[in-house]
Amino acid sequence: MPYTPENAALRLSTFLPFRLSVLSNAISQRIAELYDREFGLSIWQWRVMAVTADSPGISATEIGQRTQMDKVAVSRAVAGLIEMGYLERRPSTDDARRSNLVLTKAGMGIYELIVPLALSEEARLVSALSDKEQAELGRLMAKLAGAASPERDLW
Amino acid sequence: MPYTPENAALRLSTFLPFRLSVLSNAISQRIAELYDREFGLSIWQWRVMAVTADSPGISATEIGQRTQMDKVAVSRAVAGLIEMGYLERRPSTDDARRSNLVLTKAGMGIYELIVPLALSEEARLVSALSDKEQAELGRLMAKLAGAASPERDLW
DNA sequence: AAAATATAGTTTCATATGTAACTAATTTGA
DNA sequence: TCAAATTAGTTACATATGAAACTATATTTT
Repeated sequence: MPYTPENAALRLSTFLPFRLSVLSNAISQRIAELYDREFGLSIWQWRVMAVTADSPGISATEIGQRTQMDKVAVSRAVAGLIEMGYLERRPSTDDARRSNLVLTKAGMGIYELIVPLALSEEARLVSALSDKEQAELGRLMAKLAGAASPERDLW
Repeated sequence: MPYTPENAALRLSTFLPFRLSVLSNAISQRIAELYDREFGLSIWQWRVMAVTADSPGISATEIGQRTQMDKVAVSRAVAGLIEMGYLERRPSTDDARRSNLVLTKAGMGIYELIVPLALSEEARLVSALSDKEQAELGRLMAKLAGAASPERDLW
């Protein structure tokens, strides 16, 4: 069968990977504006900050695992946060290669400012869905995540 | 209330923008391997190819609208595809600023090789979901897209 | 207890990407 | 009808990113 547009059979606008990517980027960009414009943080710095707030003393490697960032990205985000005075590196007593990372007082301060903004933007987004739909979406995403990355947990 | 990890109230792993981003990247990367490793195409080049196959004679600007790529990205992807011999630029008769873009024979050839691979990978992914769940996912994503970008259609 | 191997994290270098400035053609509107 | 504004697309520049090499420490193997 010769190729014609009619039998292309792949319309980008119905192709799941494309739709997911565009949707995800639209949402991420919207949220990224919150902490970029207001606080000068990159999305990576924000992620590092979030997991460090959640687990004070965490190592760079652990941060990478929880945020799905590679170690170079973590290293750079951490360096930036330290330079901005939001993060502190404490040498680990039991392993001199690691550091224990903690937010500084200033870091906690802006973290606490960002959290409600981020959560309310998330709430605004998902308010387009009913509670049941939100739960369903989470469930479907988890199933997809399993299919997309059987080898490792995504979240 | 002083800050403690307990009242952080934002766990990245349950934060929708983060989950979507990680899921989308995992899926995109998996698919990107198909056309990168086998055919040396970037994700942007693949998108340009897909919409051009679907709409021969399309302009760069239209490609940008359909793929959500900015004009610089389109320009670069087009330049790459032309250099590889997969795309041809035809001057538009009615507007000398535009070109009409079409896949070359070689371009159609590899496009037709990629489509079934991409579709079968998509099928593999969504086979984790029932038909009903697939439909539901599409519906929920469309709702989210509306909330995330009320000003423009994402797909 | 060395020597070999592995791990934590950083630096380097090459490439990708986004913003702004630019060129050329077209449209608007006084 | 011609000057101003818009649009299509490219180029230049500055920044972001990823892969590989590297440093320093820890662990494993013999």
